[in-house]
Amino acid sequence: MKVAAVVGPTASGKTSLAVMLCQALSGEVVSCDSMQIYKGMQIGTAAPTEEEMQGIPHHLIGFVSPDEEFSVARYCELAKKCIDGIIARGNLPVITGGTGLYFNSLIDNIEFFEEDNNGECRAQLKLRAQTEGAQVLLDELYAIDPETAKALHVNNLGRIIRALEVYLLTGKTLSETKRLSRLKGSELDPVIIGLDARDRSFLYDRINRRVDMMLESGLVDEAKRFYSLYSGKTSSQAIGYKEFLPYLNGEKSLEECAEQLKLQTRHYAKRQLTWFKKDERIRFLMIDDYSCAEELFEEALKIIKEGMQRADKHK
RNA sequence: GGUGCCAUAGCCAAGUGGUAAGGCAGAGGUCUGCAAAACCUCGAUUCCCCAGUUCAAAUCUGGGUGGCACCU
Repeated sequence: MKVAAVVGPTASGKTSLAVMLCQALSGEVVSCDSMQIYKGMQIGTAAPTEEEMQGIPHHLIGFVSPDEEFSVARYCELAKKCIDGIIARGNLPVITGGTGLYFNSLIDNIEFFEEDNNGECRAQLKLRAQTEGAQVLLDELYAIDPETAKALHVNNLGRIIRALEVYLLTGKTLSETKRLSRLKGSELDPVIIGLDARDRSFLYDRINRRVDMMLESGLVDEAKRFYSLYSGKTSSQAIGYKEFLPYLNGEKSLEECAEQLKLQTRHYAKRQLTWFKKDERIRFLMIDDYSCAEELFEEALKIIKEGMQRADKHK
């Protein structure tokens, strides 16, 4: 199945490029963003507005309540359904977003096996970590799954616990589970456009400016509303909300919090780039090489058309 | 013009005779059920400059330069 994709760091211009591509190729956007899925977080997550969507159908945006738990597994399940639907409609799915884990899991068709996980196992492991220390758990993991243990640092407690949990819950080690999860292979044949900047500060400037715009659009009110309704859930990890807590509690000025938000967003963009850069299937376009959005779009369109033809020949 | 204080990485900063802590920023990286999360790695051949004392100087002495404060 032929699909197009636009990935890259936050504020690189994925949204507008994806919409233009959809207009040219009769496409529909399948969002690949772990935070834009939530309702009521439009400003902070920079979810596309009606106006930005330009009438192009967008899927998997703003449909989950922020107090609901969510996961990669669920994302993949939903995204695959969306893609099937779009193809059935004769349109081109354009997977767009910056959540690397979700993206790769979808594109590579990672299989997530049933787990009757009620959280009890994890809670116990957490308790043990507190009383016995992370090193004990890591040593334990070495005994059952050295491959995974070797790659983990003691400080990365969350992952140590998860690896142990997988084994306790399923009887299979995490490394074995990973192998099994790739057995199916992917039926998706993607042409992936990656957005990056030749000059990192070019991207960072865009981020800083976008945060200022978010503030003008009422981000603080959105954050206030968010915290009056939800707490401690997956959604509260989103950048753009927790940074205003010190301000809402009267501990810091709005300016200081805004600076912090910019900084966190820059760090996030860097992590996103680290994730995408290693994927050799991605065709990167440097946004600072183009003088306008149309120019960038033309180049991306060319690459996708070429990629589509190549995909045809394979069949 | 005089007196005092200060000068260490892009920024903040410890060190006051024994061979340059730490934090922030920045860069690079890891990633399979919370991922906008979590985690890892990396910056001074040298402490404003010059001379001196000493086995040894960012540390002591003298001079210079720059900044700050006060006085005139």
